[in-house]
Amino acid sequence: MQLRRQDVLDGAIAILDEYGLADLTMRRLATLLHVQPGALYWHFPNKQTLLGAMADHLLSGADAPSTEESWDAQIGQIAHRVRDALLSRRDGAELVAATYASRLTTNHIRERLAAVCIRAGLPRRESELTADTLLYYILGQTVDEQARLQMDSAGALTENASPMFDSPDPTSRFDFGLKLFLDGIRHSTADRIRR
Amino acid sequence: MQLRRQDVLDGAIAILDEYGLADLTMRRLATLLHVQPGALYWHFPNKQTLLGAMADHLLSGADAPSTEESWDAQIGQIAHRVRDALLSRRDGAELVAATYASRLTTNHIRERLAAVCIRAGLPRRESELTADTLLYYILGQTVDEQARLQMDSAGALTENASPMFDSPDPTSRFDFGLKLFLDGIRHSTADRIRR
DNA sequence: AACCATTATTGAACGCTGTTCAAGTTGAAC
DNA sequence: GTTCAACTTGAACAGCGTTCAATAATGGTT
Repeated sequence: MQLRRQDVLDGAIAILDEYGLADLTMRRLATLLHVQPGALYWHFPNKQTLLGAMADHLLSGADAPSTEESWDAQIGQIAHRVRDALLSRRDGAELVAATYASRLTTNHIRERLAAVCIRAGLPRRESELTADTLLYYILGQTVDEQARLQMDSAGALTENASPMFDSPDPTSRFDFGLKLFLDGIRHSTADRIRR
Repeated sequence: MQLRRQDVLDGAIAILDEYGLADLTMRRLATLLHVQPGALYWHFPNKQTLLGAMADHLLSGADAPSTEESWDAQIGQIAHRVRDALLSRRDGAELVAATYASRLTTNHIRERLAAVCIRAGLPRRESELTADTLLYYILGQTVDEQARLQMDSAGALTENASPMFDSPDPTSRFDFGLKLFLDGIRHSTADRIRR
């Protein structure tokens, strides 16, 4: 029975879920698929490309049109969709951060966010810069959140046993930065914006 | 002649400058220092720790008190200092991003930024969240900028030969996001802020 | 059913990597 | 000049991504 490209992708994601990004190895993946490591290189030219495909898969759907009315609610919805996508799998944020290093510029999500800004009345350039700014924030924040999450679940209750002391829950943290940006957009461009 | 910890650090930074982070290898470093690889492990318990020390060195100085008057100018100055530090060496931003994964929380720069916010009138919690948000942005933006920079200097003039077409210069890009953020602070917390 | 070209997998290697550790060397204090 | 800690060596371990000639499976044509 032959291996299809999709099988490789599915296997890789299964390993990501179970062992994490650091232990996602071409050899381990080959073992899971009952195949020699070299076989994988017929379906993907290298590991980097496979990781890229995984990242794309993870984010697929996050770039759908928003169902909200106002531009700020639209941005908020998309931002949360991206965050949810990143958090939906173990090391998801790290995976995307590692593979989208400079590929962020040619991205459906970026375009979607920029489109919202344009429809709100911002010029094209500023819309793109705004989308980039927001994406940097989302990625950084979510990588951090997920790292902390997994550190806690590994170390369980670390010495000082402060489960909810140093800050509000992660979603509130995320919303705080998100609001900061939305307010920034609203007022940075106050006179030019629609509604 | 024996190796001192500082020699290892200096050598590592020299290799970073000349070969980049991907080619910073314990063996290469040992060769540079005329030493066997194992010798390095007396001075640093592992590579991760060495990278951490390099990141600290890179950012040392960026957390000095600001010389500006207003809180927004202070934040702007510190933000630019951090960015300049990250850009001061090849792969500097990537290095810091890789090692500060979750160490961002216990960071002098974060504290300095938060202190500025507190002095401006924000409550402690919000000040810390604000500092985090800003740092996520700075890191993401700068990693991207440096990656692009080095891709261009490698590929030189890539096919479409668009040297300054897709966006303004990097510093303006950075300032755009920074302004967005500052405007956000100004208005998100309009009534509570000082001056 | 026999053939063939394409598609896919194997098996084995290459050249790397970070890290460990017993055994040896060095250098300064007494 | 001996002693003892500080440091280095040499050699290995276990793993990594990737390559490639040889081999096998597959699906379509005669």
